[in-house]
Amino acid sequence: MPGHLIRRMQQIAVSIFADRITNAGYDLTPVQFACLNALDAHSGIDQATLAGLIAYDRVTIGGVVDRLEAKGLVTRTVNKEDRRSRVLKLTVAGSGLLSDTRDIVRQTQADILQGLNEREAATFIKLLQKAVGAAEGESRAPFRPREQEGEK
Amino acid sequence: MPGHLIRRMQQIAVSIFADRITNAGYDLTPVQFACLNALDAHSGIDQATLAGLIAYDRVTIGGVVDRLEAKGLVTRTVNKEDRRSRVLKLTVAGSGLLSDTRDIVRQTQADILQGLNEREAATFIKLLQKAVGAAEGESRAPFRPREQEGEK
DNA sequence: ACAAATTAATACGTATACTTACCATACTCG
DNA sequence: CGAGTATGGTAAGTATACGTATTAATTTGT
Repeated sequence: MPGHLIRRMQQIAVSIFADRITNAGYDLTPVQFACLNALDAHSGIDQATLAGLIAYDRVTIGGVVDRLEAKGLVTRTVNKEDRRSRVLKLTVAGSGLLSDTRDIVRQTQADILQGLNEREAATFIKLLQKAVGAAEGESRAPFRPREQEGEK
Repeated sequence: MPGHLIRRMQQIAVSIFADRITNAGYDLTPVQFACLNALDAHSGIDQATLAGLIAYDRVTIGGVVDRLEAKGLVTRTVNKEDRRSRVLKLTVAGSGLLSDTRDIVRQTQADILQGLNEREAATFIKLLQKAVGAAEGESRAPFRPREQEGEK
């Protein structure tokens, strides 16, 4: 059952991530890391854009940003051009934590596929990309690259 | 980033499952289906065994069983041989719902991999199994087959 | 220009998914 | 047989992850 295996794989990936991060003395979840990473690359975006970039639900990201803000990793200020939206920026602490944990997360990615050799891992990732790309539209929270109007 | 892709895949799988089940007029989550399915094959097991069979945390399954019981799909009675544990059994309604939804779920599995042809899907599933099997030990809630003492 | 539609956030609710802690019961071994 | 340990279940807490609904602000269409 692919569905079951995918869930297991995700479960294992999250578990490995938590282990490695905790053992290194940090406190960060996968989504939180993804947010910091996206904000590093796209400073000043709002929550909806952030959610689209990492393919999450807007409501979920609202909660994640709450926690990042509470931890002092991110600032959230009202956008003067569009007062509905909030401008998100990494703080110095957020930026520092990101660069401190980047290598750990990179290693995590390898550990997830520890059972596959290089060729297999490459094949697996290629098929994963293909499958995700094809079923993109079925997701409730599709990936939305920037600078593009949402079709559909 | 494999971790990110795996999360997306899982997200898409859950979304497709919810769509298909809702459109068919049912109300069931993936975990709930997995529980019904496992109880159909192993009637009378307790919650910890059920959790081990589908590789979930004991606490999580406790909550899932709460909801299944509330919906009248499962009965939970104290085991007379071991009063710590609860014997789980499908009700007629639970058994009926399971057989009503089995085909839908089967179709769901195919839809998840709609972007892959048959050969690719087979390869993907094989690699997925291999990767999951190898990283099994890293999971917080490892798969525990029945009739076997848990090593580690 | 002004009502209608859209959009960003948030509030509230449900369901995972896990941690730690605790209680009750069962097991084990000296 | 009784202390120590292990196990099943639950409680409380945190963090996703989503749906629906509401509010505030902007954009659109006529």
